[in-house]
Amino acid sequence: MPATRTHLTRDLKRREIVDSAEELFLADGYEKTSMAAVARGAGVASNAIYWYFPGKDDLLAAVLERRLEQAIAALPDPSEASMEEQVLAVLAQLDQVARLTAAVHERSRQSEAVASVHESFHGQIDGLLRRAFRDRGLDEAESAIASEATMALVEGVHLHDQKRDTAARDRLVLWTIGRIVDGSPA
Amino acid sequence: MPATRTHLTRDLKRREIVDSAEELFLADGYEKTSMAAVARGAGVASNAIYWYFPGKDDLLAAVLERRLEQAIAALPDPSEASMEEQVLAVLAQLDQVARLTAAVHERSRQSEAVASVHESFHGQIDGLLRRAFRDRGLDEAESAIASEATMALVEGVHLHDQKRDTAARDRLVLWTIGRIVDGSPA
DNA sequence: GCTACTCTTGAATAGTAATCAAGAGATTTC
DNA sequence: GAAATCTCTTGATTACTATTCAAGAGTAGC
Repeated sequence: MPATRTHLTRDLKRREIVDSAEELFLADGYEKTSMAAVARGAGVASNAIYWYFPGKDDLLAAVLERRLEQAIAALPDPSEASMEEQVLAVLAQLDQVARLTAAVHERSRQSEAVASVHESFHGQIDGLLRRAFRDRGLDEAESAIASEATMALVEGVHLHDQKRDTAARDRLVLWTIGRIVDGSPA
Repeated sequence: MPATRTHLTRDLKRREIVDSAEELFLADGYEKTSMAAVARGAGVASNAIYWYFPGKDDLLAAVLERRLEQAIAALPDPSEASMEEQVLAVLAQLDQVARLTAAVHERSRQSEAVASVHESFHGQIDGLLRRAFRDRGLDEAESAIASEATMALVEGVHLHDQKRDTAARDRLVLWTIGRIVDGSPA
């Protein structure tokens, strides 16, 4: 095979595997999803996955990485949107992967790949939030703390996604950052 | 065996198994700990555990339940301690089981026993926090939201316990609830 | 001593992620 | 055009897991 076409088909197959993994991880959870099921969904043999990904954790990392790119792209322009709009956009993106919150943190301990994507996610959102808090009058140090607190709040909220609706989730987060910004309800 | 002595030795053995499980879960994590290792630590055969506990999740639930009792008992008297002291006490207790935060939420989805203990934990801390926020001037509705937000914040903070020291953790949470209470740094 | 009950155990089952050796398929190279 | 090479696939296998099962100790009441 010539290099170009190889890479094309390789990327295509890779994408199909990630598609299958994403669908199953979100529907059934990370632990409950077997590599065999992912392979079945992608139309390949169970062990064929290991030619594309070193292991299951790396497959999770690939799913997260793609989601992260899409999420960042879907966020509103920071210079035009209000902090509330930005935070709501982040929440909306995270809602879709809420199911994986616990698994991501559990696997980050073992897998460098998962930890790396997760850290990258934190870094990008942290930058966004810090600027937003600074625009709202907090100083540099306060903004750093406020951003960290907001991230923890959002992740904590997503740990319990069973019954809670997204509207209640939004209200809770907005109320809290409203308090952080000026001590009065938003 | 007479009923009394049976129950005595049964409880003793049960406790030894929970001891072993607690030690290993906290040291190596829930997923990485095998039932065989727990059994070895307790000095029984691998399968003997199943006479005392229906499964691994129930073992986790038992560990959590005991920890919860100890934690509640170790908290200061709500009528004497300040809200800050109470929150710090809760944080100190949770620090010891931070390693299990992700696992608890992941397993709560599958195991009724784990979900039940976790819910009980939330209920008790929620009551505590609500009263504390009310004492600080928030009304009933605000206190409910503030309590929920604080719980999410605390759990979110514990998801990332790798490098962070407890002092930084304490500062972050105290700063945030200070903001929630009156909009100025605590 | 018999019986019933509580508990233990070794062996077995079904499932998992991951590995390995053997081999297709297509393409470049000679 | 044949051979060699690289990319990919696959069936069988390994080592590990939680859990189950059938059979058997140990002890206490009768």
